[in-house]
Amino acid sequence: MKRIALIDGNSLINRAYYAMRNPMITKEGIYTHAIFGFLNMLDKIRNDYDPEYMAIAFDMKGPTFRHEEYEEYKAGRKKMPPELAMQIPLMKDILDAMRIKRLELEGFEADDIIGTMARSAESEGMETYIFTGDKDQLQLATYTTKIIYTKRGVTDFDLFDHDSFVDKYGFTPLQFIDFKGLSGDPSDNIPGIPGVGAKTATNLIKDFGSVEEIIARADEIKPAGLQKKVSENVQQALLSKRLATINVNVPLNITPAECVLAEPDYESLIALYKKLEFNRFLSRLKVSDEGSFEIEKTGDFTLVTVSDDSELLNLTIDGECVIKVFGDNNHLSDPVLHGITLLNGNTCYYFNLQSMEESGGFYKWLDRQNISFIGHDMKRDYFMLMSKGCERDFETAFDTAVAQYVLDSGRSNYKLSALSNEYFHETVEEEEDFLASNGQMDMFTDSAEIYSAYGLKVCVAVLNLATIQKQSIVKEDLERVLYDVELPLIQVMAGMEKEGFRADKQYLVQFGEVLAGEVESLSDSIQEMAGTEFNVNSTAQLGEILFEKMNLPHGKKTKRGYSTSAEVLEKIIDRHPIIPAILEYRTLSKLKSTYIDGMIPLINTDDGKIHAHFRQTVTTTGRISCTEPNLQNIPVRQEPGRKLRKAFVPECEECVLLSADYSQIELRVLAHMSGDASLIKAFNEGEDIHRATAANVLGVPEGQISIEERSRAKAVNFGVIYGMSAFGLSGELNITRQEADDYIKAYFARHAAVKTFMDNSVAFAKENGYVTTLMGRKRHIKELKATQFVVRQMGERLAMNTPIQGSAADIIKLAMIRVYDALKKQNLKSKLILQIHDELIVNVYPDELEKVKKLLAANMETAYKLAVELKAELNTGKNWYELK
DNA sequence: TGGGACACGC
DNA sequence: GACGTACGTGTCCCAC
Repeated sequence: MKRIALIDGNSLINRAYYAMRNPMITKEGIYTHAIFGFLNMLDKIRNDYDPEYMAIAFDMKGPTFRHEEYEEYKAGRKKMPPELAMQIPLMKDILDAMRIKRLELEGFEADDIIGTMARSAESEGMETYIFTGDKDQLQLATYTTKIIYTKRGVTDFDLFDHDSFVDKYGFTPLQFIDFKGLSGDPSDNIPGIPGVGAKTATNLIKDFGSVEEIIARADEIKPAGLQKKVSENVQQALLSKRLATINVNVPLNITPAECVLAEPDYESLIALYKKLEFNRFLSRLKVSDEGSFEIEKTGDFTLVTVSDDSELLNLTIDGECVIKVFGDNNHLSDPVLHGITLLNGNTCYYFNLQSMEESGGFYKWLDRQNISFIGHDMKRDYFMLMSKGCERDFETAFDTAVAQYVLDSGRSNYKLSALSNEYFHETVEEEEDFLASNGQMDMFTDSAEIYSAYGLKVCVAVLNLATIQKQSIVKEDLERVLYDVELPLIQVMAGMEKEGFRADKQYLVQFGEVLAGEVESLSDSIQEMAGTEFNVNSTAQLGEILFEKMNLPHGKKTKRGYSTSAEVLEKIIDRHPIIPAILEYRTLSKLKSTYIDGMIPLINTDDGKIHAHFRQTVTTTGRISCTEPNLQNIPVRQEPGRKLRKAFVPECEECVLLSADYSQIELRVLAHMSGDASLIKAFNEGEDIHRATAANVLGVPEGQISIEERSRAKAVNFGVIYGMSAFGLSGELNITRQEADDYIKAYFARHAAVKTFMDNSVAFAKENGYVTTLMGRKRHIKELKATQFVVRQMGERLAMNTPIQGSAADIIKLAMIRVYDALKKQNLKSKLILQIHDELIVNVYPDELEKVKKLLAANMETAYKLAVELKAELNTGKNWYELK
């Protein structure tokens, strides 16, 4: 029997929209989750029912014949949310590309079209399946027409044919319209008979059969009250029944036989999937031409387990290898490694490190192999191998986490499990979950078998992912930033993590004790001054005490109560001695909790160093971030906090720390990218850039610039980088908006090229949806497509700031790679240990100091050729505090 | 558990 | 005319 699937498009896409918990938005800002859910339903329908024919019906916008009869039809129905409405035209484009027949007709609803098609399919002897989330269509169920009614979500549904309908409701599908005639339907605003609900309606139908029969024999209706209700609402009942009746005689100019499924229009479909970022659907198209997303490797691998050092003697591996290292990646003590998978060609090796010699023969063997690596988040693997003594150059052929970051720096999850799901609809367990689910396995007997199978799975997923990502990288013009910056950087960051920063735990503990005393006595005196006991850490309690109980003037800022930020408190610092006490309490307790108590447990118990984690896939602009602990925000501006830096010391007694700061790198990047002549000139003549800016804007010689004028110019220079407005600047400088506005105008008059550059950045971003940096890094800015003014404004600032901040990030990353390579090539013991956005810190061995100074400055200053020179300022010291 | 408020860095 | 400086991490509180 031929089978046709008739689908209620509006109803199912609506269900899909609400079933997806989280919206999906493309880099361009298009909402796609309803389409995504709908396509999944469509897939499921095809898989489960395998129909030969298919048609999808849609409602049209205008009024239908039902509105002509009853103006109030569907009145009061909630408007479709715009995030859903915008997806419907795209959905229709996809159906057209799939060559699935799409049916819509002015004056009729999808119900009527489906009803008409169902009847005519039935008469042609087809087995008919109707897919809908609209109960009304249950009336169409017969012995050969079945209704798949979707309930919540996408997979939960009921199937009705004539008999199962009767079982459930106690009357026939056709009597469903009588049922609605009596009980009405609030969602369509069909009145029915007031006071008659589902129960009464069912009983009446069982007794009489139809609305007409009920009316004709109204005198037989049992409770007198009900009889009255029916008699008084005869016309309304008949109207309701007519409204609920699906019209099965719609003038369609298509027959079921014409709805035969055909090959899709692949070209259009690929274009649409790409636009909507439906990688998973793309990969399933399995077309062999340009858009070749066929999964290359699926099976046929030889698994080889190496469990003894002697087996390494005759083993050589050459070329690209997918790598997966199993271990705890623990930065708090020496890491323990369980095993390592290397997938090379068709052979998948599992090295069972637990059964191999502790002397580390494996690592020496690995150092000798001529391999480049492919993996997912390889910094983790490299860190573990380096910690175990590997000294080789870790050449990275591809990293699927980092590649995804380069493709879209805006996402928050780069896990292999997530990417595999998105790209292939294929589940790969995270290592964490894999370990948890194999928690009780005996590591020495059966671990190898379990690990090797899982390792292969991971490596195959990485390989498949890499195949697709490589094409996207080329198409999106991201080769430079990926292959010249991010991939070579991986081993540099792993090296910094492995090296770590030696910490003086004694010093921290003592400092902590001093702070604890001060914090406690401040807390006591604050509560004494307040005249009540309370938690000084609670901004809610503090606000109430300061601004209500003590009646101090509160700042304007109030969102959820009063703001108690330092900015607000400083304005009333002279009003009461409690205020300076609170400010000092905040400073000291911050130091204690975050930097002392938070830091001490992060000192590695085996080597006494802090091995922070550097993260390469976090920031949207291309900067590196740092956690556990964050060594990029150790206090420096205020003296008490700055003292913390005395706890950070070189690796050995004789060693020193060497730091190099890029001087004004962002302003130099701005000078270069904008080509602004006066900025370039100021930098090339070695002037104080803020003083020069002040002189230029005010039109007076530099010698006459006051401290105040210089500091204003400095604020403007930073403001320009951040895309700041007159309002922001006036707040920053405590001047009026008008003055700030005048200053900005004067600035742009003198730096017209900067103005043009900013305008161009915004225009480019609006046109293309992204901005780029010097190395071709992209940041997609969907904020520019937002409907809210505030968000769009934010988008404009992002468009102005990101090329500058991101290019500066590119440059220091290039410098890091060069410095790392130079140190390695010259066999120096000195190592890069920290990066703080525009600054590098190196642990230097005494006999290498002069060499390293030169090498560091030279490599940083020539990392990228700009229209202005890059300058690195060096400092040395016996601890971090002294690097100033 | 997660968001807000706050404070630290560039 | 809205609203109003980029990018992060960690700690604490408090509502859910």
